[in-house]
Amino acid sequence: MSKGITSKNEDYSQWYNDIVIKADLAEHSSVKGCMVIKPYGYSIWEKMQSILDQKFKDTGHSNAYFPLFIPKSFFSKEAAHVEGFATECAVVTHYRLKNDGNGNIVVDETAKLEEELIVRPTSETIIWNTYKGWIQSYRDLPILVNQWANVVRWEMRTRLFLRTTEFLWQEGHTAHATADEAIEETRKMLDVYADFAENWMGVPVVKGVKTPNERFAGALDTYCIEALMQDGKALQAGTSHFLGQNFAKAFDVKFTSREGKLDHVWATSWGVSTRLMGALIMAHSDDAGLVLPPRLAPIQVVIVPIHKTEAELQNITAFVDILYAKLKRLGISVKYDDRDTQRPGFKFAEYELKGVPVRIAIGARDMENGTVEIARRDTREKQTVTQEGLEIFIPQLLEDIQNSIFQKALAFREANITKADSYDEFKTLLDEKAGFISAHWDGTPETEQKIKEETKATIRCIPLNNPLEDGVCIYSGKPSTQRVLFARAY
RNA sequence: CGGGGUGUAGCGUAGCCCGGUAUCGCGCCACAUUUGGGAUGUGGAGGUCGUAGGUUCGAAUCCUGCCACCCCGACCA
Repeated sequence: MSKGITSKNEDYSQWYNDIVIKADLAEHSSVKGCMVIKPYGYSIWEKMQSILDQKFKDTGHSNAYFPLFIPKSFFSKEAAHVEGFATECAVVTHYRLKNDGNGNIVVDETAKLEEELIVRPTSETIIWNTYKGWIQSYRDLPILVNQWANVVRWEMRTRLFLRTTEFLWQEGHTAHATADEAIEETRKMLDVYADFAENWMGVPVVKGVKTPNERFAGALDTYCIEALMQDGKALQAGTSHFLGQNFAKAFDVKFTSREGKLDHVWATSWGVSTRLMGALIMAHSDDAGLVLPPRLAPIQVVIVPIHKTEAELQNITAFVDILYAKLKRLGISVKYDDRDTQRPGFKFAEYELKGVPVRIAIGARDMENGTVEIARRDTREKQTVTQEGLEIFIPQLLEDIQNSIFQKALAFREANITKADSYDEFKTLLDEKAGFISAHWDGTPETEQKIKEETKATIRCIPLNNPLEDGVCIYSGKPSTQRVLFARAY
């Protein structure tokens, strides 16, 4: 048990907050609902960004940047879209402040904007307004653009990383000549997200499609990756939308096809946000703090010297310098913590709290024996190994940790997908086991809504490649052809 | 927007009912001893008690207003 971290079993929600704060990832800012992402937390986000960014580029996308502000009129052009976001928009109405004569700074009412500006909650509208000028011919297509940006959604209730008023994300916005091509893009980016979640974050995800109720405002189809947290609640970790011609029609974006026919452009958009940080934290961490997968850890290996005398430290440091260089050369991020202001025990606890995957401790005893002590964060196991061959042992260990973190999460997820064949069973499972519940649903929004109202569980997705299976809806008893995944969600 | 909290040193808190100028712990600074799992001792620094009024000889404490943030719910990525 770590100092100051609430136990996961005692209060999961508090445990989560404690980890975010104590691991120095982020803190509440003086602006309601907004957080300060601290350097350590931001360095994890930067790793996520750089990996995702490379994947986007590898799949043919380029980055661009569009304005933070969206004229209100643009925003209103797509009916379902405005409906979906209207209640959570920050609006800029003035552009100047003044001194009121009593020493107070007030809004200068004479500086009222002709047209209010919306602080983007997402950029479809400003981007499609822009694309209108970029697209005339099929030769201009496809457009494959991504932007890294901040967005604002004025949520009622916020939680560090999981739901903040302002958050960081990337949003891809693509334009295509055909529906098939757009759908292919939508699915391709979903695969990119799933690959990233599983192979970098070590978080197993279910790929699926949303029901109409849960669909993005303005989309024809919303694909998603759904992850399961340790408390049995689901977390939507990324979405990829097939927008059809909705935005092209709203912004009058047409192109002339090879056949000389004029048609609206087909669109997709896809995004992941700093919410992934929340998923990462909740998926692996324990009561001792954060557990990071090696592939996203800003510090993969920390080396802690243990010494009594200055001579001992020098001896250790001489060895560490060589080891450090060897590991660096392998592309491993290493930190040698030779601060003499903190004792070893303090450092051990601190790096565990911060989720550093591998810790190497070296003392005078080790130097005599030609060994080091290696502790892995995920299992908290310690072993003594020879100094010789560490440059082979450490990379293997990091790989092993990466895999075992994923396998552990996967085993947990598999153990927490449960079939329910009656509504009673469904409700009992929700309260006693949680996790994903695989159940038959009659396909109607009404049934989905009722279940949501009565149990707070939503249909997280209809998994892709879902096996067809005749059954009856757990709620209405009507016939159903496949099971869908329900869960209570973040 | 409903419900519940909290605002006192960098952080966490006691004091408030019953008014008399603020308690303790962590952290911080100095020195010494320490260093294989969050060190110990001694000394020291640090406070407009969220804010604006009111009552009073006197307010962290009583009264009124305001502000902010957190947690739970509805909403949502």
